[in-house]
Amino acid sequence: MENHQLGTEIADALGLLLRRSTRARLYGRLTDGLPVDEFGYPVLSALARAGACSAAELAGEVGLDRTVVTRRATHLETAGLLRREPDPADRRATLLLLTDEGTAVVAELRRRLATLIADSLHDWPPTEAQAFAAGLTRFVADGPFS
Amino acid sequence: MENHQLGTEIADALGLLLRRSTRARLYGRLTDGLPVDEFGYPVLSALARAGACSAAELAGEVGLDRTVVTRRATHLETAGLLRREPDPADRRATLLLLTDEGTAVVAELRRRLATLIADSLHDWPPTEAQAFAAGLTRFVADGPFS
DNA sequence: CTGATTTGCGTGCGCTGTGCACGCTATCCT
DNA sequence: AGGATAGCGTGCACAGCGCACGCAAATCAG
Repeated sequence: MENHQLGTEIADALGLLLRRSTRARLYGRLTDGLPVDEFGYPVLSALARAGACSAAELAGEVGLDRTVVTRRATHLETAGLLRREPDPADRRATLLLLTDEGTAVVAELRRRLATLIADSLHDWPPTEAQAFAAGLTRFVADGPFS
Repeated sequence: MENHQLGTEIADALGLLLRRSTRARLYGRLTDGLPVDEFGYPVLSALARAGACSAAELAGEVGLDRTVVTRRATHLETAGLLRREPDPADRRATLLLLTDEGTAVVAELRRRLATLIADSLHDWPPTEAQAFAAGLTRFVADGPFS
């Protein structure tokens, strides 16, 4: 079973990726100088992907507790990156949506990350890089991450 | 600049990998039924790679504070997975080393992870899987993770 | 139509992991 | 020898996290 050996190789690489410090360092670099920290980033990014929605929906998206998203949203609201708005269809619900500045910050964050990654792929043969990107996407999609 | 688009694609995949919940869930599955939790696992695994060494060295390896490793090591020591031993060469230093059970647990953990990954690669064309493993290793090595 | 139940949201509270500062012991340098 | 340095472990404060509670609005039962 040579796949098992591949599993070991991938496991080593994943070990580094999953470190807290790795995530903290990466997010720290990305958010440097921007009015958002490593904790607000995932919420902001998820909101950009999902569009206007409730904190509970965002919680499922980010993989955190509902109340945590609420607190982070409040923080981001104070920073002026998102705003709350009563749901016109359901007056007990509160919609979270990006402000213009929030949209700009998300765009900048995504640009920085994409650039960072593209730079590290700079010396790769184009076909190899493309294959890796596709492979990673596939691996994450149906990998051991339910 | 098409690399930039690749960067965006990879960024999306990384976003999921870097989630706290992803790591917690994966480590939870791996350590299920074993006398080690998601916090002890990195320390145990690093100790297996590095061999007998001090907590400070392990801290650099894992990317945590020295005192945190000390506490986790104490926890693992209570569980019987590692033991402390005064460094014969330097009597103020304390060596951390795996017990037999600790070695067995690490082996089981690595086996589980490798199996998990290998399973998710089951349907992949062999060459594609191999290319992905190599790509991931390379990407992690000289990627944006200093 | 009215009262009870459910749903969604925000906040108070306790828990836990983390890092810093401190004290102690052993080693190294002068 | 004696002061400076290095290595460990622990007390402490801080912050993120999830649970439980209370309130407002909507839905359901009768």
